[in-house]
Amino acid sequence: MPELPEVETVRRSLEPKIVGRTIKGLTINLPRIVNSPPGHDFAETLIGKSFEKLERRGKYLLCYLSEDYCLVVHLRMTGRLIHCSPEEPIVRHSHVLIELDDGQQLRYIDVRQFGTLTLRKTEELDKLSGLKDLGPEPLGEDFTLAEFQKAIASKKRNIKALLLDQRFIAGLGNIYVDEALARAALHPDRLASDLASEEVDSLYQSIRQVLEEGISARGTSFRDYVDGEGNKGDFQNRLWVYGRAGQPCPRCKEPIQREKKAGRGTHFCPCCQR
DNA sequence: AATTGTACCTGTCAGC
DNA sequence: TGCTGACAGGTACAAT
Repeated sequence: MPELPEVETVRRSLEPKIVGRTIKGLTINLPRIVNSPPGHDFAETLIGKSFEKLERRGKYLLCYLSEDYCLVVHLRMTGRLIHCSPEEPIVRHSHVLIELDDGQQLRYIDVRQFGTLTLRKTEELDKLSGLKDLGPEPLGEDFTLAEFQKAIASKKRNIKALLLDQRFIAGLGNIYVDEALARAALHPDRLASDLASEEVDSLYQSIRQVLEEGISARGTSFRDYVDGEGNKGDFQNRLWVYGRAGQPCPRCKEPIQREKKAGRGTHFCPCCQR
C-alpha cells in the first residue's frame, strides 16, 4: 500500500487526533507485529506515555512519545493505522488496539501481517536497520538537483531498481516510481549512469511533482490504502501508467505496457518512454 | 556492486 | 461452483 504520499497523509490525518493523548491500554492480538526495546515489555512500556509529535521519514511513521520514546510504524503492503471510536466493530486483522485517554482508539490493522510497530528510545532510533540506512527525503531541502545528478552518475543499475532502493532515495515505491518515469519519459530499463543531464533534471522534477500531487490528492487508493480516518485517496484517478496496462498513454495514446522488471510489475509507455 | 530468487502472509481475480 | 495459480503500494536475506 503505502508509499511516501500515503504515509504522509496518514501522519497529517492522525496528528491532530492523537497529539497530546496518553495511552491508557493496549491489546496485542498478533505479537509478531510488535517489536519492543531490548529488555522491555511493549505494552508495559507504552502505557502511560503520551503522543508529542508525528513525523515521517521515507515510508516510516515516527510517533514521538513522552519520556523520549518513539513508536516507529511501518505499514509495508497492507497496514492501516486508524483512529476511531471503540464502538466501531473490530474488523478482521485488527492486530493491535491502543486505547487513548479521551476514550478513542488507535487500531493497527494489516491483512498480510508484514507491517511492524517498533518501540525504541529516541536516541536508539539511529540503530534501527532500514530507518538508519534511508537515502534523502525527495521533498526535503537537501535533495537538490546537483546532489541527485552526482549520486546518479556513478550508479550502474537500472533506473527503476535504483529509485526503488530506499538507501538511494527514501519513500518511492512501485506506483510512484512508474509514474515518475512516465512523466520524465524515461524507459525503466535505462542504466542510471547513462542518463543525460537533461534527463536527470526531468526525472528530478517528475519525482517531486508526482509525490507532491500524490500528497495533494491524499494518496493513491489502488487497493487497500486509507488514511488515519479510514478515508480513501484520489490519486488513483490521476495515474498515467500504473494499473493502466492496455489503456492509452495520456501523452501519445499508445497502449500502456506491463512487464516484470526489477522483480515488480512495471507499467510504461513503449512509445514515449525511451 | 548489482541482480535474482525466496520468504514473510492473506485475499482477490482470471482461467479452466 | 470450485479449484489452481498468479499477483499485490515492501523489505530483508542469501546466493550468484
